[in-house]
Amino acid sequence: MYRRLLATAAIRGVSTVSSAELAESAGVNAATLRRDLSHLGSFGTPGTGYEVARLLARIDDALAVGRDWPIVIAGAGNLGRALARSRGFTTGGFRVAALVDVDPAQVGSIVNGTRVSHVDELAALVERESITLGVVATPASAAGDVVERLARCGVRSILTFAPTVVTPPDDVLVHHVDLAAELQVLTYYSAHHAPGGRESKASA
Amino acid sequence: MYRRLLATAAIRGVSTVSSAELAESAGVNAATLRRDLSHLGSFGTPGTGYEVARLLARIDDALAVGRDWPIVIAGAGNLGRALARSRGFTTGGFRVAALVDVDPAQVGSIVNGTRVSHVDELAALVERESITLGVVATPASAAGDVVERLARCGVRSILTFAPTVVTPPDDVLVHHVDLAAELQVLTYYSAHHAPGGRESKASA
DNA sequence: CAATGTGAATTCTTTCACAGCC
DNA sequence: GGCTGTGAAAGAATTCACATTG
Repeated sequence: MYRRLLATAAIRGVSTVSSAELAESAGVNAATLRRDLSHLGSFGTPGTGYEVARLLARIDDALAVGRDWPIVIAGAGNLGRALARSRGFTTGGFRVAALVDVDPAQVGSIVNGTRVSHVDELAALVERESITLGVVATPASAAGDVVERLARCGVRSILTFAPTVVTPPDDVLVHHVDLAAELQVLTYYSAHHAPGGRESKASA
Repeated sequence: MYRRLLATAAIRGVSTVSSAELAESAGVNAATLRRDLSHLGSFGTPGTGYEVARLLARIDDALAVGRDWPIVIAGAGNLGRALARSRGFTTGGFRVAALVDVDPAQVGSIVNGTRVSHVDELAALVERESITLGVVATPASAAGDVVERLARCGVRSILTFAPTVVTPPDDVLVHHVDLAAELQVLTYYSAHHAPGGRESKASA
């Protein structure tokens, strides 16, 4: 979130920002923000604030943004294709290097410049493209199998959108975005707090 | 997450589950799980565990799942259309009641049974369909405006996928799913921890 | 001055450990 | 015997408040 705020500030030509200002836009306490940033080292100037470009560069460095990150998307259905075309997946170093599906009817079609391959070619693709990040956009029924296949090919970091809990091998990180759960956050607040508080999903 | 695990257990015909078992599959401590569930009241039987169906019903009740939740999706691009067709958005009481876009070329097309309307019809649609939940799947540039429009129409809970930080009116809850940030979680771990730990995004 | 970085205080969360119950 | 629900302990995170610095 800080990264996105700083990027926006940079675009607007702001060169310096104080912890109070950033914290205000982020919706957090200023002391919390300063402590968060202190984990990256000391980058602020007392009396002035933080230099936007420098802080942004430091965050990008910590997140390893800017390095080339080839991705494989498993599942070329609606969601898989939408992700392959989405902004978040095609900027900031991310690059959809491969798309796989089980359905032979999908194989061969081109999505945003990338050809859909059969899932059996996964190992070869991962090898050839040096892929380390996997995205699962399959139905729930296929997710477990796909995660296992990815792990066997050496993909150690996986983002899944499949509506099911997957139990990954021990050395694989699986991060789950659950669309239904995200909506349930809203229904919970709608039903209870008849909302009053502000919010905004953080992400360091 | 607990909800999803319980639903899966129910489908498999499991009728009773202990906190240790559930905690194991969820990847959390058993005491944590018991305290989490205790917020919903006392539903376990000492010596036996939790009755799956009863606990699931209680969670659904707390989240107000099962009630009818008509949704409007703003933005009928790749992501908006994929969401309109996705499982998470069309099950568990959620129902895509309206789809709007600024682009006249999109207006009139049918996505998964719902007609795309022009964004100017938003107020009428929200009124007619009794919509309380909004989903933003527009480019970053349009997100702020759309959130404001939704708020003006009386939509108080909004889930946004737009790659930008939006500052909502005070009585509106905006929940943000940031695809780039989700990927950055993975790159961070890839670059640093050369991963070892397990994970799984919680959602209560 | 104005605003950082951080000890110290506070508040919240997680975990232990066990009395009570089935 | 086996497992829940929860006081009490341990551990984290947040926030205050201020000495320090450009």
